Amino acid sequence: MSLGAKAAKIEDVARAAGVSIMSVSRALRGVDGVSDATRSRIADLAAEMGYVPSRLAGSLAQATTNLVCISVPTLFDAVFAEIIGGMRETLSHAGLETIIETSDYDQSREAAWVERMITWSPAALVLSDVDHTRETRDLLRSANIPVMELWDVADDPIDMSVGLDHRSVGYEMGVHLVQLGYTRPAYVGIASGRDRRSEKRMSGIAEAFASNALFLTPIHVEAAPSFEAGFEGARVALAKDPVPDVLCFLNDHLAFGGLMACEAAGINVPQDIGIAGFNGLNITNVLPRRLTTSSTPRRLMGKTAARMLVAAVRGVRTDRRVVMPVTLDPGATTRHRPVPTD
Amino acid sequence: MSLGAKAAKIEDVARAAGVSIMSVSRALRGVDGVSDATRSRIADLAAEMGYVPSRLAGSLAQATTNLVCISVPTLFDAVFAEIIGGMRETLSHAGLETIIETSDYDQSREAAWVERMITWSPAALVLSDVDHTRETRDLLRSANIPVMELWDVADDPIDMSVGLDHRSVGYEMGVHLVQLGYTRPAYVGIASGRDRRSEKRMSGIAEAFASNALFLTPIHVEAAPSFEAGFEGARVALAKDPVPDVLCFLNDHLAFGGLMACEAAGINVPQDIGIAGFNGLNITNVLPRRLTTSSTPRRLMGKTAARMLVAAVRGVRTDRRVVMPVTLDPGATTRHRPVPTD
DNA sequence: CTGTTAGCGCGTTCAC
DNA sequence: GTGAACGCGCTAACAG
Repeated sequence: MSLGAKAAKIEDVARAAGVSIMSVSRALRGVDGVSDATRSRIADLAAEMGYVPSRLAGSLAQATTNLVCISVPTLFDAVFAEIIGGMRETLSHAGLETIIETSDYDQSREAAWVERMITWSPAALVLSDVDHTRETRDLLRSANIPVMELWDVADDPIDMSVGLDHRSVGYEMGVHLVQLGYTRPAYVGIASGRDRRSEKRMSGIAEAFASNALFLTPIHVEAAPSFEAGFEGARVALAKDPVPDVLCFLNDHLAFGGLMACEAAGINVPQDIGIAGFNGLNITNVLPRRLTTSSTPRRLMGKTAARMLVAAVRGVRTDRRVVMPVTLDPGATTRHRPVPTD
Repeated sequence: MSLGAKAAKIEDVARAAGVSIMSVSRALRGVDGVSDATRSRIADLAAEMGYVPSRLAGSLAQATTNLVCISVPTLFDAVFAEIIGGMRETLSHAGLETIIETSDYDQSREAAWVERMITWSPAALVLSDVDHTRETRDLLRSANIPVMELWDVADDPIDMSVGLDHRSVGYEMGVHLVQLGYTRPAYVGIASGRDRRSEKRMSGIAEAFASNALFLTPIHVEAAPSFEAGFEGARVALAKDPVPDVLCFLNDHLAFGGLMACEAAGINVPQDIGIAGFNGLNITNVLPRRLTTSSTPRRLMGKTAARMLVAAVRGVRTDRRVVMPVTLDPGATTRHRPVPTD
């Protein structure tokens, strides 16, 4: 305990207790094979000596860790924070520790991270993307540890995948907007390539409109996904000729920024223009009018993924692909359009 | 590489290269003592064999890891995500890996986490709070590893501390509001005890008003810090008699919720009531009128802390306490009050 | 229920 | 520039 003293090791505790090292090991880990009397005596002594077991040594001897490494694109997005929150409960309950990384939507960063994590012999790996470099896929497949791909559903998962069918989500929103009578839709996202899922949703929306011979105008802002990006994207959209009659945003945060841009420009929503978001984030709960959006089950997704991971870590294989349901939430930022009379 | 084959170890690479284990170790770590020729030959061979070094073994042998364990109250708050973002750059540049935990403002959870992390022999530990159990403090002090306390500045840091003087920040805002002529202030926070820093700011504001014989009405919502909490808190405040003339919120998110509540209630800001937030979050950039708030240097705080940590890990001790500056940002949600004429 | 032996995969320390 | 022995702190497998 004192500064000069070396940290106590299992051997010191054993000597102090007058037992073998193995008895201490068993006693402290709660493994069978120690009488209750000696177990509690050892526990007291260990606490008194300030003994801190070394997981490095323990894990090396057991050739496994309880580490689950999770990579998400960003933490500046309640979405991934909520997914992680959903996973954590289940994981920590199962005695698994989590390591979080943000890849910032950068494939090569994720690849480098995987290479580093692998050296820790993790119990499992979680990736929040489905597009990986060939090397990453090979590395993970050969590493032979459970791998979960989140948020999107991979066609051919490395191992397991739990997520949304982003294209379908977009398509359903598109169909809904077509039914409302919108004819000049625009999609506001961020600079191309950064968020592949956003692009899948956009293509889904585009397809729905294309079926009706209508064209979706893509607007990509050079910025991180944020309120400001939505604000800026809406400004660009409103400057188009002809002005779009409905704006679909990458997510609710951008949609909110768009709402503010419309307000600033003196344009009424939904009278003059429709606004649609994605996710059903809690900011929508305090807005003057409910946002039209698609609600995603973030916590449940995390929980589902975590359960599958825990099972996999214990050697039980479950599903390979799970597609989570998404609910279309028609709000008050879109409405039926009068039939154009031209 | 194939599924049945055992993973290659350093010994296998050594045999394949016709050199000793030590040459492989030196070659792969970039340590002196290997000719360039053999080094590159070994590197190629290792890559070819899919050799993945074991950090467990490596760290055990070296008795240190490159792990920096970080505990934050929550990730559902851009504040901590930004602080972490600021730290990460510097840390990863120095070859340090980060492990993130969310304590959910729970001291006992943090304490349990510290006990678990300590077993990994981390290079450093970061806590985003200054109130810890006695056991935690003792454990950390005796563990003899760099410890950083963030966001708040501890009077007597366990080791190092970088943060804000929350009480002063509140006091300055209070003085500003007093000068504007507000006389019936209220503070909207979350259920008592969950966020100590919020309470420090509140007491600072209260002190400023008290100096002018004015009383700050505390309003605590039973909820997580969120847009909704601010909305609800504002509703409660507006129902008071007399109605407050200025609402100070725990942070900008709650303040935004409050703005929405005022709008929903048909109350004009700042004509009928003033609104003040805290942090200077980016949502304020898209609002129709600039929010009166105190801007905090989150990224810089993270960077500063990370630099001190890197130095400490390398054995260089710097400052023990660093108080970061906060800027009062008078916005358009507060304004000069006419002098009461009674 | 308890102890003994033999590693886990690598890095340090010295020798050559 | 290179290599052999030993140890890091702990646990699995077996013996008693």
